[in-house]
Amino acid sequence: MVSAGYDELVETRELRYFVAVAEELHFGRAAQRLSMAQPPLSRAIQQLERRLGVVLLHRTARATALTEAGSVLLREARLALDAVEAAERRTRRAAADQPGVVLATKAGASRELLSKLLHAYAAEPGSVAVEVMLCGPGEPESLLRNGRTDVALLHRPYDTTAGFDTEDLHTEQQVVVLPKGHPLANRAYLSLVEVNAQTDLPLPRWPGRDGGHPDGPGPQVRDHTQLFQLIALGLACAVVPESLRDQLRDDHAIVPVPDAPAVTTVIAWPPHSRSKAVADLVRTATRL
Amino acid sequence: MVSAGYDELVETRELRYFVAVAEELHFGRAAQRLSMAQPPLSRAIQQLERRLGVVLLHRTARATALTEAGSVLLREARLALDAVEAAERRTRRAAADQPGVVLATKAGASRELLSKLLHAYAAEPGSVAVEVMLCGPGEPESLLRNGRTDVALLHRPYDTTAGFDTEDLHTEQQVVVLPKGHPLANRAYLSLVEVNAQTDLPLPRWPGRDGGHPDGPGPQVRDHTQLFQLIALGLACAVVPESLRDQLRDDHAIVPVPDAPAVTTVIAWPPHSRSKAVADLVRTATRL
DNA sequence: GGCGGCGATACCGCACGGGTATTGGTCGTG
DNA sequence: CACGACCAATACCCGTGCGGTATCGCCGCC
Repeated sequence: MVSAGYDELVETRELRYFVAVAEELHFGRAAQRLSMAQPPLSRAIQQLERRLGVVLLHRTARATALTEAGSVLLREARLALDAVEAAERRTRRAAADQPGVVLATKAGASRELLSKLLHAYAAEPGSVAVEVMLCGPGEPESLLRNGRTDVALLHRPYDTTAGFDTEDLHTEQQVVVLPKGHPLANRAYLSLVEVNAQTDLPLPRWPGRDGGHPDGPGPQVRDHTQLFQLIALGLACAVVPESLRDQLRDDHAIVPVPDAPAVTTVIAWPPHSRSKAVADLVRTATRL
Repeated sequence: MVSAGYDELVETRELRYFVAVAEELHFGRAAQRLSMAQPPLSRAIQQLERRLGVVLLHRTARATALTEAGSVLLREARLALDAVEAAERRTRRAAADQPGVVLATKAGASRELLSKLLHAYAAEPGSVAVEVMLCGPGEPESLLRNGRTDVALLHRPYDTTAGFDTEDLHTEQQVVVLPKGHPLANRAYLSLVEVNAQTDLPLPRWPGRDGGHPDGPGPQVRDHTQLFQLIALGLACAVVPESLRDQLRDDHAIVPVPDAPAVTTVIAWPPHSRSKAVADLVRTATRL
C-alpha cells in the first residue's frame, strides 16, 4: 500500500470562505468579498463547523468573533491555501517553456548585494533568467509560501524565516537616519533608548502582515523612498541597516546605533525546492 | 483591503484525485482506491489539466507516466494536502477540552533521552498530558506536516528536518552491530568502507518514504527489534547510533565506526506552532 | 485477426452549491 | 416602549456539476 489516503478532506472552497469570514468578522462583507450572497456563505460555514464538529465563530446578533479553535483554523487555513496556491503556480511554471526563476526582495534593500548576486549568477554556466520581484516589507515570506517566487532575500530579525531553508549572506549594524542639522545628528553614536526617548521625530509605522498600519504617532510609510522623504522634511527618523546609506541624499544625517539588533541578510527558499536554478543561485550567493 | 484573495483555487478533491493517479499510474486502480468509477476520475484529471493549462500525465494505451510538470504537482500537492489535513486536525484538537500534546519518535530510538524529557516536562508547572506516538523510520516528518503530531524527535542525517524549526539535543557517534563472535567483532574500530566491503553480513534495507523497500541483497526490516534479531542470527549487520547499545542482547557485539556521520537527535516542531505546551517541551528538552 | 486491457466519450440522474425573499433576534434611539 | 437598523439564519427554488453505467477507440499480444 502506498502512502496514506487523504479521505474526506475539507475543500479549499470551504477554507477560502472561512478565511474571508474570519478576516472580516462579518458575513455580509465576507460574502461581498467572495462575490456571492450572504446566505450560502452562512450555510457553508455552518456545514464546515458541523463537519469538523467544532464551533469556529461566536455569533451574537451584533458581532461575530473567532473562537479559540477558529483562530487556529484561520492560521492553518492560510498556510494550507498558500500551499495549494503554490502547488498550482509551481506546476504552471514547471510546464512553461522558458524556465527562469523568480527572486523577491524588499524594494531598496540589499541593493549592492543583489546586483552582485545577479551578475555573479548570470556568469555561471547553465544559469537561467532571473526575474526580480520587488515588494513591500513583510511580503516576501508569503510570496515564497504561495509559490509566487522561488527564492527571496530576507532580513532578520525584520522578516521571519520560519519554515524556509536559509543561508546567511551578510550581517550589518543599524544606524539612525535623521534630518541634516538635527541636534542629535553630530553625536558619535546613539543608543536605542535615546532614539526612542526623543519626541520631536516620531518613528514611522510600517504596514503589518495584515496590510493595516499599527496605531501610533508616527507617519505611515510603505517603502524607503517615502521614509527618506519624510525624514528629509524633518517629520520622522528611523533606525535602518547601514547599507541603506547609499540611498540617502545630502539632507540626511546618520548616526550609528550600536545596541540595535544587527540585521542579517539571508537568502531563503522553500525547503522542498528541487530547482537546480535555486540551488545554483544559493551557491553563488554564499560564495560572494 | 486585507490580505490577497485566493480566487479560483484548485479544490482539494482534484488534488487528491491527481495524487492517487500519479501514485498508481493507472486510472482504474486509482479510481478503485478512491472508491469511485474510472470515467469521472479521467474527466476530473482532464479538467484539472485544462484549468492549469498543463499536461500532467503522458498517456499511451499501454502505460501512464508523469510529465515533468506532473511530478512537480505530485510533490506540491502532497504538501498542500498535508497542510489541509493539518488544518483540520489541529482545529479539532484545539477545540478538544483536554489540551494535551502529541510527540512522535521512531520506535526504540532515543529511549533514554525521551524518558528524561518526559519526566522533566511532567515536573514543569503548567505541563499538559503528552501522548507519545511511536512510528517507523521516515514517518515522523509527515506526521508533523499533516498535524497528527505537534512535536517530534528526529535524527539527522537519517531524517530530514526541512521545513521545521528544530533544536539540537544530543550528538553521538555510530557503531556497527555484529553477531557475537564475528571475525570483525574484536577490532578496536572499523571504517565505513570496511563495513561496506565485507560481504558475509549484508546491510538491512529500511522502507523508503513511499513504503516500498529499495532493491538489494540485505533483509527487509521495519524496526530495530527485527534488525537486532537478524543480526543475532548472523544474517545482517548494521551501523546505528551508539545509544542503541542498551537494547542489545549479549549475543551482539559492537565496534565503533568513527568515520560514519555523527547522528544528532533534534526536537522538531512546525515553524508556526503557537502552542505553549510545545514551547515548554522544547525549552525543557534543550535544558536537559 | 481476435481478444484483453486501458483510457476516453456519451449520456443520465441527483445532490449540492448558489440565488432571492423572508424571518428572528438584538441592539440603539426618539 | 415601540420602531427601525442591522445582521445572521431559515425557507425555498433553480441550475450546474459530479458521479454512475454503458460503450467506444486504441493498442499490444497471443
